[in-house]
Amino acid sequence: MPELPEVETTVRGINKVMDKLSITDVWTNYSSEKYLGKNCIKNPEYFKIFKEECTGMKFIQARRMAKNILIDIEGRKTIHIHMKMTGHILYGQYRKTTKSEYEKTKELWTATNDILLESPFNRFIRLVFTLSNGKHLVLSDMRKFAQVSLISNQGLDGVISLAQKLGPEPLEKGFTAGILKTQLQKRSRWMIKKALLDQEIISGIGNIYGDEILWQAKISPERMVKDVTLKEFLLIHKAIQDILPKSIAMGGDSMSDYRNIYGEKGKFQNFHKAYRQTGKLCQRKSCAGIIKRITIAQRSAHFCQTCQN
DNA sequence: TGCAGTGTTGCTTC
DNA sequence: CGAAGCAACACTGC
Repeated sequence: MPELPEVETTVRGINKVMDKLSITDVWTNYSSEKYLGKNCIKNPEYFKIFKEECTGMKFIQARRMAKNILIDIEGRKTIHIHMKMTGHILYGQYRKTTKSEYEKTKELWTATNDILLESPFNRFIRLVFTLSNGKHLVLSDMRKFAQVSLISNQGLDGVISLAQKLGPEPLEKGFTAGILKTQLQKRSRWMIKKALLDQEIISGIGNIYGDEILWQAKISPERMVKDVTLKEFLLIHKAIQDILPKSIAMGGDSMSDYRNIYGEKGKFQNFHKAYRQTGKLCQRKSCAGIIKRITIAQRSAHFCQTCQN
């Protein structure tokens, strides 16, 4: 479930390995009737165009916008990837494999650079870019929710229309507590947890970081935004500034499927205070509370009923 | 065995 | 218009 720190880690990885390389081929096994007529590579007609436009193009740079990966290539084009739930990008060496070899090494699909592309059991690799150094950049995506498309007129049109639907970037310099307050108050009658996850309000926060931020700020996820005090907006702002960079420094959160481009896990999942800690003792000093799990807007929310009010 | 849970986003329904 | 719920999909765990 890549959120801001996971997407940021991925983008940094892509920039590291893709420097000076070109895309020499593109392959996919995504295909869905549900996506016919949409600008998504799951539509085979669209993929044909996508492949033509990418092939032979030099990599320029990768960027992160909220939870989106943007890969600028030659020809004023930008590859747009949203990893949704289980998507992650891997970089490595393609090699063919047999069933028996796969059985011996099946852990490798996320554990090493060896990408077991042609095994009938490796059902998770959906998209492969062959690169000019003979290696590959691939998208692994168990649940097939990820979306990939091509944006024309790099930096204009499409990218701008994407950006217009997104709230401010919480790690950019201009993101003050005042801006956080103004943004959140656009959803004044919502519970704070729901508002924090709204990408139009703030970019990049998902369920894990939403719970962790509210735990640090000592605010209940059920609190209405209109009842959050100025002091508390400052605490939320501080928690965002602490937690997101801390997770980036740990290489992101691999509680679920997320891996970096080398297939390695991040470490943030080892430091959760609230997310998926149901039944555990609250880790705050002199708080004897137990972490509870409730449902807010059809999503799980984890918090300490004792110290988060 | 069967079904709820997992979380992102956009679409449909009321 | 806004809130609620579902769909896209596959796997895990109780």
